[in-house]
Amino acid sequence: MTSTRRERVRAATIDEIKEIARQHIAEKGAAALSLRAIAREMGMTSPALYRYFASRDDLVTALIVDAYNSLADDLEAARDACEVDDHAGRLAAIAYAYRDWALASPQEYALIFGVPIPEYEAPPEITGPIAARSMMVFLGVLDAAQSSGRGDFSDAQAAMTPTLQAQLQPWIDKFQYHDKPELVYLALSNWGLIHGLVSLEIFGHFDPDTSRENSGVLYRTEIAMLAKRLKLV
Amino acid sequence: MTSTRRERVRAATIDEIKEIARQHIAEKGAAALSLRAIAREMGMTSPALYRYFASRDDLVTALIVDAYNSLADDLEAARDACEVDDHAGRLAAIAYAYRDWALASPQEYALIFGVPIPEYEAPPEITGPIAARSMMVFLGVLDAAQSSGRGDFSDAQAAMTPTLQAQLQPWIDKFQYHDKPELVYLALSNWGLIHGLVSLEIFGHFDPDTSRENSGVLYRTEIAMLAKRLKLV
DNA sequence: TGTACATCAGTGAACGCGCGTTCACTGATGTAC
DNA sequence: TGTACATCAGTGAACGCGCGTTCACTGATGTAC
Repeated sequence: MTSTRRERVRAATIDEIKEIARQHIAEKGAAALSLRAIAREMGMTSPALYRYFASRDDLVTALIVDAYNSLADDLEAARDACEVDDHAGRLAAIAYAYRDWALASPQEYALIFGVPIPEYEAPPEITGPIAARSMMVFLGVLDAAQSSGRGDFSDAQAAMTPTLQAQLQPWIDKFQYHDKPELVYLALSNWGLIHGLVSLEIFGHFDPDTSRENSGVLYRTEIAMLAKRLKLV
Repeated sequence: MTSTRRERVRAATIDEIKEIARQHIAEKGAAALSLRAIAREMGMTSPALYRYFASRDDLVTALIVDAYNSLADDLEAARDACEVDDHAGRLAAIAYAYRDWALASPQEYALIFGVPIPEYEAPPEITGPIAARSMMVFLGVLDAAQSSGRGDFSDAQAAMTPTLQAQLQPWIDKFQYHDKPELVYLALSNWGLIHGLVSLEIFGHFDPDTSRENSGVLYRTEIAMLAKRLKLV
């Protein structure tokens, strides 16, 4: 590493800024993120932060990128902890990892998948490719199952009407899945289910009255159902 | 109606406040909702609003209640537009109505189902019973199908382990579904799927690159799959 | 029907707060000869 | 090794802004006799 001392100190400061920003987001949500508050907690004055980020939006963008990557890292790690040919196990592992990540940092989850922050638009040329990483993990597991001759994808294939194909075309193009578009469809619909269950849970809609401890049995049941439908088990 | 003129004018003013608040939420999101901005647009001064709402949070609570009720109204209307014994049709109708409502007012959808607003906590004794209305619509359709002997609920019944039952107990108690808990499970998991697909769509995650027009074919396909799995068709 | 009074809607000024960002600057850290 | 200079991190004051909420008040609308 050809990093000077100054560069290392600088990198550490950037990390500290982002770390404190993450804490604030976890406590109050991304909309309330304030440069002045971060500086205060770091024992600095707020103009000093402009040495590290050109604006508040730049900081938010960096945090979004980190969040996407952190999620994708977790998904990949969970996948790789399962045997390569245990397709059902891998599917379950990444689904659980997805939920675990969201439960551990609900506000960061909201940052990337929730309401866009008012007055802030994430630059798509940055978030686009990074968001694709997580998608690729889901797609990859389905692909591996199909390639190895496991699973039953006939329902999905039957559902692939031309209009559906047309809607999914951007994804199909993006991932180069022209010869197996049904996997794109499956990955998106499964993601929809997973995202919905996780969102409802972390935002408290699965607790009708009090904030009862939710152990995720419903979630695990649904993931099992999902594997069963694809006849992966 | 025993309402005086003054009461009617007052009610109209309250409606106007809420209407403008809804517009502002639609434009900038709920977190940016400001009493001063509302007053400005109404040609009033901001202290005047305190004649109608005791605080900003009170206004937000009223808007949340309205949003829940508006959604439930739409769901019920969509359901009632289908024949009573057309269970698959009713299920599809309420699912489409759910998506339509969210597409028409994504920020209001976010208001009730998205990240909680920082520093604001909706009083559960108010939102609880109202949120249940929409849930009841879903549950009711499943119940009607089962009662009439249509559909196949064996998968759901098989999935009802004691631990799952334990997790769902608050809902089962709330809706008095002790003798058919599998319907509660189905309603929640279906809601999860619907909510997930709708959330991803309205927050732009189903458009990988540009903001391509999304016609909802994927959504309709999934709803059809759902009815097929329950053998309602 | 007319007057006296109570109720209510809305005003204008103010309190105290926090925010993002710019700017001229100080002082420390690193670099070139 | 020592000096002269350039680079960089951080400061403190300021600009201009918006916010929720309180308070004493004016003036209009409604009510009781």
